[in-house]
Amino acid sequence: MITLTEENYIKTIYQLGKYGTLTVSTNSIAEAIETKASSVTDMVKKLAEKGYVNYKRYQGATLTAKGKKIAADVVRKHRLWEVFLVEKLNFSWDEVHEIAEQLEHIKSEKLINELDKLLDYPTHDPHGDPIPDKSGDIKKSDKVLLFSLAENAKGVCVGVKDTSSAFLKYLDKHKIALGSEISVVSREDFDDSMVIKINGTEMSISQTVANNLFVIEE
Amino acid sequence: MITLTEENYIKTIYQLGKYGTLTVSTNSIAEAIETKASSVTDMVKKLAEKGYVNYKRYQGATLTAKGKKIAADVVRKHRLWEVFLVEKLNFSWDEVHEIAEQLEHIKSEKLINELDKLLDYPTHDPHGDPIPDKSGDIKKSDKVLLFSLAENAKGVCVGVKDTSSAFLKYLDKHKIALGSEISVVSREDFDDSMVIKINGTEMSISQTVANNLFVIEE
DNA sequence: ATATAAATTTAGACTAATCTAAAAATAGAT
DNA sequence: ATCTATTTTTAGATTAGTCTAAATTTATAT
Repeated sequence: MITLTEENYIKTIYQLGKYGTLTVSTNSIAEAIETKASSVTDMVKKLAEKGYVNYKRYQGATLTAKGKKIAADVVRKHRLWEVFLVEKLNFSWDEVHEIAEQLEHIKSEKLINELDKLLDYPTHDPHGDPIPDKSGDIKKSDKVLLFSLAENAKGVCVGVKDTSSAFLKYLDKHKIALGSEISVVSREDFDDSMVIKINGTEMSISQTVANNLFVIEE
Repeated sequence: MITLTEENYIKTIYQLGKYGTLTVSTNSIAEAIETKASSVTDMVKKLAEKGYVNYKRYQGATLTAKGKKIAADVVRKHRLWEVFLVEKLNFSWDEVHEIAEQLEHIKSEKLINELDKLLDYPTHDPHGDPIPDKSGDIKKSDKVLLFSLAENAKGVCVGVKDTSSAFLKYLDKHKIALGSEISVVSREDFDDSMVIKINGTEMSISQTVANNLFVIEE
């Protein structure tokens, strides 16, 4: 059996190491988890014994295949729950993280598969981050800032960079939501604003807005 | 702060003591929680210090008002999640308990209120047990077995006694579900079967079925 | 190459929750 | 009322996860 604490360490190593590909220092884990480096050393040793990480003294840790699977599962659950909270329970994009931190540890394969189905198999969470599939694979995120799209390019809105409630209110007001299709009608060199088409209507948005909206280009 | 373990002890005392009204022995808590009596003594002492229970050595424990509130909250969450699992995620009535044991500890008032709304403010869980409201009050359950209803009486289906999958399949097949309105058309003294009307159609059910379906009479 | 700074690990102690085994209190039977 | 069985508590040990402070290793600057 794996404990909740162990799961959190494994998840942290996964995320700090770019989905488990890089070596992660004990200090950076300590910072992320808000604990002391000495505690991390102890835990990483234990995780190495259990076969979840590779570890050599003073050399940092990487995840084993077994560790990556655990981590991808936790991240998958976290992000699916975030989508659920936003789509079904009227949460805004900046309120969901804390609760998803709790929900990600609920153990039930059927639960998570049914949740996935209820949400219609989303590929990204409300912050635009990709959701690992059942086998832990990640559709490499090509999420980019709306600002980086060329004229006539199209994209689907997958998240926000600025999660302030002021910005979220602005988006609500203009009916820009997760999943909205946006196309760039024209760009204005003068002030870097752009005209976009969304839900069939055109509107002008400032550079600030365009630099805080993530889209996946199509 | 209250720990997950403390919450489980408080919940157990609440349930063994009929919603916190009776005194509960340390031994019975130990049996319910699957731990040793000595562990219970330690924990009950700690809960008494924190003001959640009243406790005198050798005299068992009762919940304080503060303890009852905590317990009612946990039970409320447990039962709402059970409804969610059955209504929204296609779980059957006998699969939900274990998962709800985990979900009941998720902390977020908004989450539980939104869940309540999503489910349209249910008053009973899939086993027919009442769901405490926001302030911890319980609508006293008048759930009775369908078999006990008189001719022409009406009731809403709120749960099952037999949770075997055979019985649940029978119910599914005949479109008898949580919330179905059932009226007793006639009773047959000969074999104790009864004719009921459900979803506008009449059908005959055996005594066995009638004795395993909980309804709330209207 | 050596000194110093920074990162990391070790050693030993602490807390929450548990256990076993022994002691103490209560309840039941005569 | 006294003995006995049962229940409950105490005492002391154990485990997971954490901490502080000291020791060790690695990295950096000259």
